[in-house]
Amino acid sequence: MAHRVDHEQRRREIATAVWRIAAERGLDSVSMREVAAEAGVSLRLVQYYFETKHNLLVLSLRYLHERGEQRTQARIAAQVDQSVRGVVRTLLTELLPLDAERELSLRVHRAYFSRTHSDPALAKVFLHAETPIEDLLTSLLRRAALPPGVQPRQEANLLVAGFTGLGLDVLHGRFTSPEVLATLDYHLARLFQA
Amino acid sequence: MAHRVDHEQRRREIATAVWRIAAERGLDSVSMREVAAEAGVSLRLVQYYFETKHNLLVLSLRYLHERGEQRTQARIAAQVDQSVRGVVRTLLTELLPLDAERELSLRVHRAYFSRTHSDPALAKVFLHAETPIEDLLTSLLRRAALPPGVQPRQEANLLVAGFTGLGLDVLHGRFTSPEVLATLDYHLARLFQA
DNA sequence: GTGTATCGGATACAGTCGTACCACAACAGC
DNA sequence: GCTGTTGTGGTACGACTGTATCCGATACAC
Repeated sequence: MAHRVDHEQRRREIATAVWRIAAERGLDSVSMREVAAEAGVSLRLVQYYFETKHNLLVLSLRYLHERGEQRTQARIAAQVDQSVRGVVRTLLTELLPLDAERELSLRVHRAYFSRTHSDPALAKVFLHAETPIEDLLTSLLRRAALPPGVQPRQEANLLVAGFTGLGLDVLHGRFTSPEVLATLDYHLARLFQA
Repeated sequence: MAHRVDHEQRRREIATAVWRIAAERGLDSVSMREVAAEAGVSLRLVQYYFETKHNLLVLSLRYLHERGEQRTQARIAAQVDQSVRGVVRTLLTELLPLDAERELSLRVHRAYFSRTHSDPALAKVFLHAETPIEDLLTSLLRRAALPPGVQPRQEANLLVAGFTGLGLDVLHGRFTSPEVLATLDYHLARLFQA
């Protein structure tokens, strides 16, 4: 036992336990003891690597965020269709629970969502005051040949907010994935029509 | 003391205390004791009128929901512009924190949001499995003369999800109300163009 | 070999939570 | 007048929380 451990690695493992609990039972069920049990370590260890619960929550969210961004970039880089429309579609489908990983991510974000607004530190990680995704989408749309009168910024704002919400609706069972994908393709067709 | 009291009335008063706490400090701060203090009554009274905390949360949310629906209907009935476009605009602005009441409502909904998914009883009040707003909007849009190719159902789905999210974004400071209203009017113009 | 920083287990502590319980005041019907 | 129901207060209980503390055990530096 007990010598030289990669702290970063250890923290990431424990963070995944936080994700699982948050995704399945909500953030209220994320107690230090529950996390320890889920991660298969002692309570003391969770304290040891994260000092405080607040830190545990903030870091766990940050790790999730990082992984999401890497995943998005990887998916865009890997796809065959590198047209603006193709990239935009991938960007927006990243907001939907189309596989286990994205579903987990979405569930965890949903669990964190409310707490975000009473905890400034979480807010900083969760929703930046800036709008990077909207900005990226806007600049992508500017690059394409869109119908006259279409304003990329306004389209991007609605698309990002809308498909974020629709992703959560899928989680909730209000819509199915195919339905939301149909909505997505409808709006892409409307936007990119000759 | 202790005459015949209108239980319903009493419950609604206490529920507003729940709203205030939830809106300002989040649902985690809504404890029986805090609610009692905020409502200016004893802990025992909160127990007396709601039996259990779960009941308190569910009923408080239900009251808020009712008030929102009444407000929406009243606003639509009262407005001068009874065109489809006018009604649609009012319907969507109801999702934005444009005055104190709608802001309170939105803040409370935000506070409840996460809990909704670990508590089926709350989910039932919060987000019906059905999509009544989307349905209403869809039938409104069908009634209007829209450009060829426009599908009312798909437009409604994105608009409702989108402006729900944008309303929360305003709360969070990611957008301002005028910005979101500009986005709304842009999309209305796009939809209702001759 | 030994000292020591690092790692980890068990447990204690003070606080808060939802709920249950007990007592009593004020009215109702008789 | 009395009796039972309704409304209200105070308080106690057991469970859980985050955090702090005490104390072993390891493995490398010297």
